Amino acid sequence: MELAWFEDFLEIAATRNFSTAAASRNISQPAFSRRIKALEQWVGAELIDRSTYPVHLTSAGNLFVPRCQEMVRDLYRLRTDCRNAAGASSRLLTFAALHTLAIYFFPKWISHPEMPSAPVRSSMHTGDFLECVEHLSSGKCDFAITYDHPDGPPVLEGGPFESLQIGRDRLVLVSGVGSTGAPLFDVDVPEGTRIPYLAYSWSDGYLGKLISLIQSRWRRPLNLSIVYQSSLAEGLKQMAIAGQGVVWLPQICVQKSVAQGELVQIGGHQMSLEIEIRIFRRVGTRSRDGEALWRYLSRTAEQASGRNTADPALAMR
Amino acid sequence: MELAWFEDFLEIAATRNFSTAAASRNISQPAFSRRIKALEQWVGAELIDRSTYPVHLTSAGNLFVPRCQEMVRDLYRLRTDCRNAAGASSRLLTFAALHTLAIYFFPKWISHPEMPSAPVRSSMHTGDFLECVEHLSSGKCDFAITYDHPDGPPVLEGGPFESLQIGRDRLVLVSGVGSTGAPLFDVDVPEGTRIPYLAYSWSDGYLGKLISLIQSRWRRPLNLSIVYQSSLAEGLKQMAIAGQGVVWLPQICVQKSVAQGELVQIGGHQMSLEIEIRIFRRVGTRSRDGEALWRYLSRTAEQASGRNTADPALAMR
DNA sequence: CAAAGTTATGCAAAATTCGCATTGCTCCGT
DNA sequence: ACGGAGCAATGCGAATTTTGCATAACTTTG
Repeated sequence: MELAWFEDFLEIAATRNFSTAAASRNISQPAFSRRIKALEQWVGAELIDRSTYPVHLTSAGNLFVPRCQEMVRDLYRLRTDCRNAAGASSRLLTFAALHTLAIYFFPKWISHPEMPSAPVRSSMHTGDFLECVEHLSSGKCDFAITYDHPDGPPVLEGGPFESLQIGRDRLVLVSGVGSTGAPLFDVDVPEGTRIPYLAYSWSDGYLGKLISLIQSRWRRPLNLSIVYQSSLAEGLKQMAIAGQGVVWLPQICVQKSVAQGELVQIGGHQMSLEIEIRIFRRVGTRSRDGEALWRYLSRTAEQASGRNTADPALAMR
Repeated sequence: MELAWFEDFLEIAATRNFSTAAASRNISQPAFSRRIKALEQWVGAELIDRSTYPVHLTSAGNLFVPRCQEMVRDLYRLRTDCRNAAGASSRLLTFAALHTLAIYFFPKWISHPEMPSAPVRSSMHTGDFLECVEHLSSGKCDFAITYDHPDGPPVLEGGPFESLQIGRDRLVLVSGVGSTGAPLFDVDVPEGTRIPYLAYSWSDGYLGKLISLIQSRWRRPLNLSIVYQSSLAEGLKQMAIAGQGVVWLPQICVQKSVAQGELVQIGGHQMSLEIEIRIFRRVGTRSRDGEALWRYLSRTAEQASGRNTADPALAMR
């Protein structure tokens, strides 16, 4: 029996529609259907009567709802109480990361059960690339997690930092779609055609440099006309969905929207760039939990051919 | 988060030993270790302090124990209440099965999430082969689940029954082990050597016939001296573990004991026989839930080349 | 009456969990 | 003091579970 099934059930109890409830729970309708059935198998009684339209709860189901709500509440309260009880005894590890990585990468990464037991508490500052660098340099955080590329500006490599690769991603060019599912904009257009462009802020010069690399590989110059600028990838994505232009975004950020037909990748592989996800820390920093995390990451990074740079010769600006 | 993790934790809290707790929970120590770590990840706090020997609970762990006990109790109470609430509305399906199948096969089989939602209530009568046959014939149960073999006596095939294959097993010959792990008895011995034999009861003549088939394939007659008789496979197994003799037992019943070194298979493949697990019902019986189950089993049995016999011409004795 | 919406199922792929083998360590018995 | 036993964690491949896609069978809606 899983907590997720209880939460699934509360959703179907509220919506009385499997498809709607599934969407709310961010899983497909068939998977949702199976989960509810699995819950009913565990309970040993039907909770949902499917012979009506929409479905309704059985008498067992009606009994189940309030008790289920109470149990879910109690579970999370117990978890919070335990965290608070442990709070004084475990060290906080602090991170800075790009928004995208904070939203889409970090939660799954930090929750991996093979992670060392510590850290179990973490704090996250999100910002653009320069903010992450500044936080790390000035000691405001223990680790910074950013994108990186061997051909990118060696902003962090030149400083007293060391890094490990902990994942990979890909910058892809996407466009919103019309009612027929075709992209609103494309790059395979006559030379000089104006293409509305959703750009990263000037402070995200790092990504700007990478994007320039991609553009320079295209068969001819593009007339990209900046119509919006932000350092929030999520905001840029929503603008693209709204049909405002094209944007380079990390795949991790758009793969769901692409799968759901809200966005479409354009320009193919040539208009994309594989990038690394790297974790940085200042050379010399030592904390027990930080060391445990670093040691674990060093072992797993050996499989990902991570660079481990420790060159203190050049101080950062 | 899974209920199993809560139960795991209560076990480690009681024993303070991962290996012992794992054994009690019927999983391996590494799997147990990972589960506890997964629970701690979900909680977001260490519950076990591993720096002491034996381990002890952290302050969060001490807080967790009573609340965890209460939640597990509430979960099972909720399940029971729902079953009772549903009881009046769902039809009971009754089964008769051999002890072995009732213990080792039926719980996992009936709990398969792909099963139709009904039946969610079942009643089980366990007995030897003849008792199962009698229950089915006289209408005391809806279904009988037994072993079968094409070369076995066609006890049920001759009656107004139909059947489907729902699984397979193997009769294997096992012996207890000595302190060195070697079998106490073997069949590859000089002719005439007396071998203590743990036999099925006379009423389990069906299995006796199958076992005779196996024996007839051995390269020479064996001097099997019956020292114990029972229709309870589990009892025969315990007698073998205790070193009282050899016994043919279904693999499903002994595979764990063999893996744990309490028993050892002897005589190899030649001294074993693959058998089918079949479900029987009387031809013509109809109940909504029974039909749903049968329809589902018919579909899945198509992959297992199940025989479906429906010959009412010959009444059973 | 056709189209849309609904839930369930088959199937293959993806993800998770498992057990085995082993490591690195601590404890215990001699 | 030392060797063996016991302990918990980890790497790895296998086994199992869960998932999403495609689709079926059905009901509802326009």
